Parts: sequence; C-alpha cells; structure tokens
Amino acid sequence: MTDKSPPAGKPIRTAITSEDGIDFAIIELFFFAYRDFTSDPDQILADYGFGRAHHRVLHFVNRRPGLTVAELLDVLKITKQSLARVLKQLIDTDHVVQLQGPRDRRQRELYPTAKGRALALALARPQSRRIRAALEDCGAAERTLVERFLEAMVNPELRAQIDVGSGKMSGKSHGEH
Amino acid sequence: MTDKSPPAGKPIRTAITSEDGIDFAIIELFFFAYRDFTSDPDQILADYGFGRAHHRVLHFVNRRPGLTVAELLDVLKITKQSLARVLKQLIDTDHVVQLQGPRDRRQRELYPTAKGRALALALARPQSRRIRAALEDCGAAERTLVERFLEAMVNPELRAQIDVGSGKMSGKSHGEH
DNA sequence: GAAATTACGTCAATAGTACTGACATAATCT
DNA sequence: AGATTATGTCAGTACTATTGACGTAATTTC
Repeated sequence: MTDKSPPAGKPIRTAITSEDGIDFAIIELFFFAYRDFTSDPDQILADYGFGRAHHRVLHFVNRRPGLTVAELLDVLKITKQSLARVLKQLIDTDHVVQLQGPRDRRQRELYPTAKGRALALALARPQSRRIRAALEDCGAAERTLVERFLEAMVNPELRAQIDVGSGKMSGKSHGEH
Repeated sequence: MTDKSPPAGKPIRTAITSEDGIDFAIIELFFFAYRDFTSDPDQILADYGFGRAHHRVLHFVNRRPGLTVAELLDVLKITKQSLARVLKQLIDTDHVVQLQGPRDRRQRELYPTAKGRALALALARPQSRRIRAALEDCGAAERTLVERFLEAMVNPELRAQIDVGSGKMSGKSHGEH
C-alpha cells in the first residue's frame, strides 16, 4: 500500500543531448574550467588558512585600492556578515588596512599592504598563466573575443562595475594601456 | 612596545594592473561570468530546497545515464560523504534512481527519472539561453573558439572525461574510455 | 573455499562560506 | 533634533565540503 517509491521512478537510459537546443557542451566546460581555474589559488590559500572568499576580497582591494566596505559588498554581492569575518582576518594578518574616509569619516577605505599586494599577485599568477596557455592553445589573437564572450555572460546591470580591458580601472591612478 | 600592528601596515594606494603581465581583466571577468551563470539555476533550485551540488549531480546523471557512484565521484572530484546526502535527497525525491550494476552487482548505476530529466532541462535552459545570447553578442561564429578556450582552461589530465562538442557524450554503455 | 579487495553506505566531527534578522555606534544630512 | 547612512557585531541557521572510521555485500585472488 503505502509504497515509499511513487510509480514515477522509471529510469531513463538515454543521455540528454542537444535535443532541446540546450548547449550542454559549454555548460559543462564552464563548470570544469572554473573549477580548475580556482583550484590553483585555493592551494596557496590553504597555506595561509584562507579560503576563496579571502582571495576575492584581496583581489578587489588590490584592484580598487581605497574602495569602501559598502562598495566591496556591492561588487561581491554578499552580505555584510559574510564579509566581516574574512575582512577581519585579512586585517589582523596585515594584508589589508582600513583608513578613515577623508570626506566621510564613517567610511573605511580599504587598502592592501605590501604583504597583501604580494599575496594577491601570488594568487593571480597561476591563474594568469593558465589563461595565457589557454589563449595560446586556441590562437592567441582571440583574446578580445574571449573577453567579449565572458563580459556578455555577465548580467547587463553589472557590467558597469567591471571596466574590463581598457584599463579604466577604478579611475584614479590608471592610464595603463 | 607590544604593538598589535607590526610596522608593515602601510597602505598601497595604486591599483594593481598588468604590471607583472597578469591578466586581471580575464581573471575578473571569469569570476563575474561564472557567478551570474550559476545564479540562474540557483534560483530554481531554491524552490526545491536543493543547492548547487544537486544540480551538478543531476546534470551528470542526465548526461551519462548509468554512471556509477564511483564514476560520479571522479567526475565531480568530491568525496563520497559530500555526495551521499545530495544523492540520497535526489533519490528520495524521485529525481534519480539506482539500479544494480549488471556486470558487478556491487555497483549502483544512476539514472534520471522523467522528473529528474525535466528538472535538469529546466536548470540548463536559462544557462543555455545566457550562452546563446553571449555568443550572439560577440559574433555567433565564434562558438568553436569559446569552446576551445574553455577546454584549454581545464587541467589536461581531466580533458578526457569531458568529451565536448560532437555529442559523443557518454556513448551510453560502451566500453568506458 | 578462505582471504583480500572493491563498491557502496553511513556515522561522527569539523570547516568555510553564505544567509536573515536584530541591534549598537558614530557621523552625516535634513 | 531627528532621520539616515556606514560600519561593526551578535545569534542562529543552511549548504557544501572535508577526514577518518566502520560495516556489508560482492568480486577477485590465491
């Protein structure tokens, strides 16, 4: 009577393909590519007792020195509480420092220290190496195209804060190519 | 004396750039692109009380019906214990069924049910739509190139289990690799 | 046939990242 | 003065992942 298994449980033996015009190839590749892409820094981070969240914070603090906590939350799209622990650890270990905002003293501007800059570079190096190798594998001329594809994968509303390529990074300093 | 802050803490005010030949643009784009790419299915999964792990299991069970638990662990690169809860939930909710292996009765071959197939498609649909849109944005002809780039981003040792493109997917039973 | 190995399941304990909601403080704006 | 903003913090929870250990059934090996 009270079967635990409802009648529906018949196994489907055929693989899902592109039947419904679904691009499983790229879906799957994206999964594998991102996993391996993050595995490089993950190994380094483990030595510091850090995780991927630390990497992201460190990355953006180095990319946009002086950004505020609120701006960082907006870029990462996480909550204050999620950031709190990670940021505190980075500050305690002297990778990041907080400076009181000049205009608004409530704000905390975040800056990397030399130590934080060095770690950010160390984490980015293997990722950049992987990217360079991949671009070479598929004809290096296509760099721009890959960039455009990835940018187009991002939600349109968010593309503003990406400021890719052109080096219009964070305003201030910049200028580089 | 016993300062809590070591001398090192001076803020660096200049943004990290391509100084060390590091490809920050693509590193960052990859982060944003993957985050938005996974956010689509995440919303659907929430309705089922499922997470991203359920999606991955469901995806590969649909892509390679009949794969064993050990094979799934190998593809996902997670531990048995991480898989256990997720797989159990998918089985309990009748998205996946286990069949005793024909050759080796210790093995459990995993198959999607109609329900599991439907959910896998529902999850993949917005992702595929996003990919299609992105490819159009950057000149659709470049599909192959994006595929090759992503594949090149994957660790070489793992490319075997990817069998991209051509739909030579799983070849169902067949002689494994 | 007995022993070792394999495939799977499960239990216990822990960690990292995320969430919601609430509350406190200081600074700025109206 | 009062409202709002920027930040910090506390409590509680959820999901995904880890390592290590143990058990059972099936297969392989000797």
